Amino acid sequence: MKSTIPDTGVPITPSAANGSDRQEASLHGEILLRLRDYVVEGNIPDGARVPERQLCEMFGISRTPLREALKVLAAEGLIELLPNRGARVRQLSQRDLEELFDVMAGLESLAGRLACEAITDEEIAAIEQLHYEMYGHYLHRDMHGYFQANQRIHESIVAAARNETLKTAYANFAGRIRRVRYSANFARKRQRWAEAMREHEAILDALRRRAASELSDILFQHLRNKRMAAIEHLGEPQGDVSAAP
Amino acid sequence: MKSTIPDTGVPITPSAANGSDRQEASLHGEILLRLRDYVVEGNIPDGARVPERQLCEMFGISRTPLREALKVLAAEGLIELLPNRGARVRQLSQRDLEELFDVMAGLESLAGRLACEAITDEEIAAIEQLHYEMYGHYLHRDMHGYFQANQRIHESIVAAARNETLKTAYANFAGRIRRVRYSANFARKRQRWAEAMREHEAILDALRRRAASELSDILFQHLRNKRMAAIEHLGEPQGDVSAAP
DNA sequence: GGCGGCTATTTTGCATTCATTTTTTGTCCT
DNA sequence: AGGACAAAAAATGAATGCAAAATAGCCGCC
Repeated sequence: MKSTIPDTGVPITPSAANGSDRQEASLHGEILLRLRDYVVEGNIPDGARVPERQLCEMFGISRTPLREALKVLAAEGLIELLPNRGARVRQLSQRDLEELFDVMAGLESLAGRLACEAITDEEIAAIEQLHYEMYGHYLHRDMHGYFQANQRIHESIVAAARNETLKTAYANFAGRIRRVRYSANFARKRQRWAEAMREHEAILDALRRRAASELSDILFQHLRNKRMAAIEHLGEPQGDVSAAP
Repeated sequence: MKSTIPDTGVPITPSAANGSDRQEASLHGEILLRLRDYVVEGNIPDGARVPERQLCEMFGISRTPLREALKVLAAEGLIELLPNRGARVRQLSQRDLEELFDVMAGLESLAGRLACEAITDEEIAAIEQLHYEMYGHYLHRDMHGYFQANQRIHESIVAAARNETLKTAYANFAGRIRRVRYSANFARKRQRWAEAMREHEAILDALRRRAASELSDILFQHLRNKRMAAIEHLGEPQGDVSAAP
C-alpha cells in the first residue's frame, strides 16, 4: 500500500497524547483541535492530500467526526476541500501570504489602538520587561529567544485590547501563517533585526503615551516591514517544497 | 408536537427556493449557504434551539451534511454548539456587539489604509457617485436607500484594498452582526445621521489625497461612532427578547 | 513504444443505523 | 396539591453502509 502522505517519511502519530491536556467533551471537538495542530505544525506537506481513511486510523475514530473537523478547518482557511476529491493542505501563494500579513498588521494595529484606551501601567511595565528581555536576546544573537519574546509582546498588546473577538480572530490568522513563519523567521537579516528593535522602542513609547492613532500607524508599519522581511526571501520555493531535485 | 422554534409562528420555509441562484457542488456546501442565510436573516429567534430534525426536513436532506454545516457556522460564530444539547443561535451580549463593531472598525480602517495604495481614480469616482446618491437619500430622509448606498461605499473601500482575505473576513464579521444591524439602524438619530454624512465627506477627502493613516483614523472613528449609535439604543433588551412581561 | 479508452479499485458524499444523553411525561409519595 | 423520582420519548453523537465519482491499472490500438 502506498501512503498518500508522501515523502516526509514521518510516521503518522496521533500528536502523541497531546501535551496540553485540554479536553473536549465531543469527539469532533477534540479531533478538530488535534487535527488543526497536526496541520499547523506542518506534518503534512503543502498541497498534499489529506486522506480521510488514514487520518481516521491515525486518530482511531470513524469518518463522521473527522469530516466535520475537516469542514471547519476548511472554513478556517487551513485546508481546502475539492469536491469529490478530498482535502488538501492549503497551499499559500506569495500573494496569499502578503494578504495574510496585511490582515495581521491591521489586527495588531487595531489592537494597539484599543489597548491605548484600557491598558494599565502594570501591563505596560510587563511589556517593557519583555522588551528588555528581547533586547538581551538580540544582543546575544539568540534568534529563538528573541522570536519568543517578540511574540509575547505582540500577544500582550492584543490581550490589552480587551477584545476577545479580536483575540480569537488574531489567533486564527496567526495559525494560518505559522507554518510559514517558522521557516521565514530564521532567514531574517541582521539589519532588519536592528530595525525591528528600533520599531519596538517606538511602539513602547507610543504605548506609554497612549497615543492611539500613532501606535496604530507604527504597528502597521512594523508588521508591514516584517512582511517584507518574511516574504522577500521566500523567492520562488513556492511551488512544492519536495520538488527541488 | 410542539415546535422547538418558538413563538414566532413563522412557518419553516426552505428560504423559498433561494433567489440567488448560486450553486454548490456539494450538498453540505449548499446547505451551509442556505442555512447561514436562514440564520442571518433572523428566521430563528436569538438563543433558540436549532433542531436538526426539523431543519433536515426543511431542506430535505439527512442529518450528516446538516451537522457539517452546523459545525462550520459554529466556527464562524453565528451559532453555538452545546455538547449533547444541540445548536443554538448565538446570543450576542452587548459586550459581544461592541467587540464585533470594533473589529469591523479595525478591518475597515485597514481597508482604507490599503485602498490608498492601490485605488484608481475611477474607483474613487464611483465612490463619489455613491456618496452623492447617498446624500440624496439623506435629503429625502430615505433611510433604506441611505443604508444601502452607505453599505456599498464601505464595500467599495474594502474592495479597493485588493485583499481577498480581508474581504472574506470582513464579510464574515458583517454577517454576524447583520441580524442586529437591521434593527439597530432604524433607530438612528437624525443628528447622528448628519454627523455620519460629514464623516463620509472626510473619508472621501482623505481617499482622494491617498492619505493612508489619516483615512485609517477617520474610518475607525466613523465606525466607532456607528457603534455608539447602534448600541446605545439597545438599552437592556439584551437578555431574552421574549422575556419582557 | 507511446497513447487512448475501458474496467477495477479506491475514495468520497450522503443516508441510515446504533448507542448515549437529555428532555419530557407520568406516577408515586409526602 | 406539589415535588421528586422514574420510565418513556426524543434528540444528539458517532459508526456503518451504500451509491456515485474519481483514480489507477490494464489492455488494445496507433
